[in-house]
Amino acid sequence: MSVNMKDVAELAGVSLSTVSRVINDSNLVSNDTAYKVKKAIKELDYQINESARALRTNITNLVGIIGAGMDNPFLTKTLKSMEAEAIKENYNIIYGDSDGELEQELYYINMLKQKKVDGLIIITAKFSEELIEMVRSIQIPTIFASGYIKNPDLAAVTVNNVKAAEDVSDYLFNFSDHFGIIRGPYKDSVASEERMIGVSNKYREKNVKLKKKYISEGDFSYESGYKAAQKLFKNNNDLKSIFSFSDQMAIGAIRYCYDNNIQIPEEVSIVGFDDIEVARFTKPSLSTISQSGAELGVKSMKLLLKLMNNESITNYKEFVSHKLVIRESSKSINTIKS
Amino acid sequence: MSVNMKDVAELAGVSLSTVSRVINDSNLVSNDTAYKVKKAIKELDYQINESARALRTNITNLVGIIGAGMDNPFLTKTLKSMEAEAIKENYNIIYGDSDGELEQELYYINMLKQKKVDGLIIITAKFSEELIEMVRSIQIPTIFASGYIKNPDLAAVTVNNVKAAEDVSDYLFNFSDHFGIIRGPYKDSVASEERMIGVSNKYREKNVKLKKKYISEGDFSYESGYKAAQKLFKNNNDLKSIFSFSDQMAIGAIRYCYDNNIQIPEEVSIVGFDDIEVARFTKPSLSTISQSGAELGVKSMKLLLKLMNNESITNYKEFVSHKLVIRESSKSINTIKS
DNA sequence: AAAAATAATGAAATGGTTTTCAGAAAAGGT
DNA sequence: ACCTTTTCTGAAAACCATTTCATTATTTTT
Repeated sequence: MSVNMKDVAELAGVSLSTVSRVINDSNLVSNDTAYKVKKAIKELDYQINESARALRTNITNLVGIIGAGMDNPFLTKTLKSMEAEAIKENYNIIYGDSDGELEQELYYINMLKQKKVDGLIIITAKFSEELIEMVRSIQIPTIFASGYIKNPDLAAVTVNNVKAAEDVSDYLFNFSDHFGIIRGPYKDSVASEERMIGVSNKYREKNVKLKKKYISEGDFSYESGYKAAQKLFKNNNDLKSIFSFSDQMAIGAIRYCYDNNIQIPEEVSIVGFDDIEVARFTKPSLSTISQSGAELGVKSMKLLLKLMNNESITNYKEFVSHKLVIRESSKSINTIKS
Repeated sequence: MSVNMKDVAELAGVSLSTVSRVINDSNLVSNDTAYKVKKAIKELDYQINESARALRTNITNLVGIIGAGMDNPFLTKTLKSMEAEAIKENYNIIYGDSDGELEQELYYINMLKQKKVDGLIIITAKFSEELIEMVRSIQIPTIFASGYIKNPDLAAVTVNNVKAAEDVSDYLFNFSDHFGIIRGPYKDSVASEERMIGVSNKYREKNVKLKKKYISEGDFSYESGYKAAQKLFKNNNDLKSIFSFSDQMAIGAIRYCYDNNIQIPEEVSIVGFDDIEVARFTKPSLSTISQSGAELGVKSMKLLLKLMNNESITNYKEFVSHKLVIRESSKSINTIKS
């Protein structure tokens, strides 16, 4: 049907092998023949058949990404920069949306294995034995992004959740002797777990008891943040500040305050987590932990490419930088001291 | 290396062909043998080699999506639902982010052609002769999503921009005899062009001259909306309402108003376009044209699957439904009439 | 000028499926 | 019992590139 290497070979008057060599930049072909072949390729508009090549070489130039919800505004940047980084090295991306469901993750892993992807990035914050076992069994270079995983032989890129939560806690203790927390799911969310550890650390350091009523659970969505705020205010009448484990939940919470005439930051300060794009434009704009989704993407993909090229890797765990950005949703420290 | 069909055939004591038939659900194999083969497959944990299959059949079960910026919050829903729809029919997705750049688009099209994708969706609002010619030449079923394209033989799924803009205009004329417009790029943005047509239609209908100073250009980003609003207020001191061609720009504009003490909706009403998720949670929440990104994704992918299966297609142009959603950023009509 | 080393090329095997064609076995019809 | 279908199975070709090995042509060394 379409033109293949044989056609090129015939037109150029050389053998198949020679054409292949030219295409793969082998240096054992003379300039003259290389020129002839290239001319023939152009003339026929020949394009290599990647399926055939993949069959022979077992290399597809495909990287699989299994993501926990492409509609998560933080992850979109991550995904985008992963793709950009991959394409630089001539890899295409196959994306599968797991919605954070283990079953979906396993399904996609299996599928991508059949598709013979050269590498795999799994974006998830939930780890189960089953998932880890599966990853081990497929024998494909794999990176876990966005969630920290303990096993030392598994590569992971993630934000330092404990430290970031400590930073926020430190900041919020400036305003009051305790603060409310809108955390992520209790179930399987390592990110939430770790952020809670950071919070606990600081409560302990300050010698304040971290009471259950300070904590409300959400699922990282706008909606759940609204509800969590509602619960928090119902259970506490002396709340001066809130730490929300995602910007989306923080924006939901802000909206709750607005609907209930609670002034931000005069009455309550709110700090989020992620620094999604809209955080600068909400009213009030949102104080938050800025973790670069782009950095997460770039670092993950770079690490994966190393892994795929069998480069020696000194560090299987990488952290993405973060910093606390103060905007209008929380009092600045200056304001307080004065 | 890995176990292949031959191994299965040997273990099951049948021929290669038979194994292949079992795998492909051919009905010309007896129950007994089918059972033996399936048992062998399970025992060896055999997985088909998709590269080999693709080479032979020219079918990859891969759909390419070339998108104009995965970090656009409206498109993330689209992408997500495209993926969901594809996976139902066992297609995986290769995603390439073109950022709306023609050069990138051409690059990806070529790449995906080599990867032998079975179908292609191009998400773009800019059409050039070059792009169209390229799409024609590759001979792969292709859908244009999110931008309307005139050529009757090219399939496209898009929101009815003209009608939607008319709806918004109708609504805004309730408040005042003219309104400001934050439009998208002048260059190559068919969506912007069409929305302007809708606006013009209504201005004409109302016998109002659509003056240049009512119009300000943005690039659909938050930032550009902020600046466009600034320009609009500088050039007009009697502005009662604004129609922004994207929610992101609208949110930027709202932020500008807030920074400059302009009350919304008391002094100015603002209506956006897209209904991105955060629109319900901003303060004030955003009136907007709700076009379902999910619907766009589902319809595009369904149409593509039809095209790929050579099903007869009666309609090469499909519209995604839209509706005007009134929230806090604009006066309700009741408020006005009273 | 002969021997040795190097460079350039081609033939053929290989990767793992699907599919056509032909043949064997079983079922059906008289 | 014999012939005709029908059902099932296997051998072999095809898909298209890469790569090993062998061979020829060219250059270098002595």
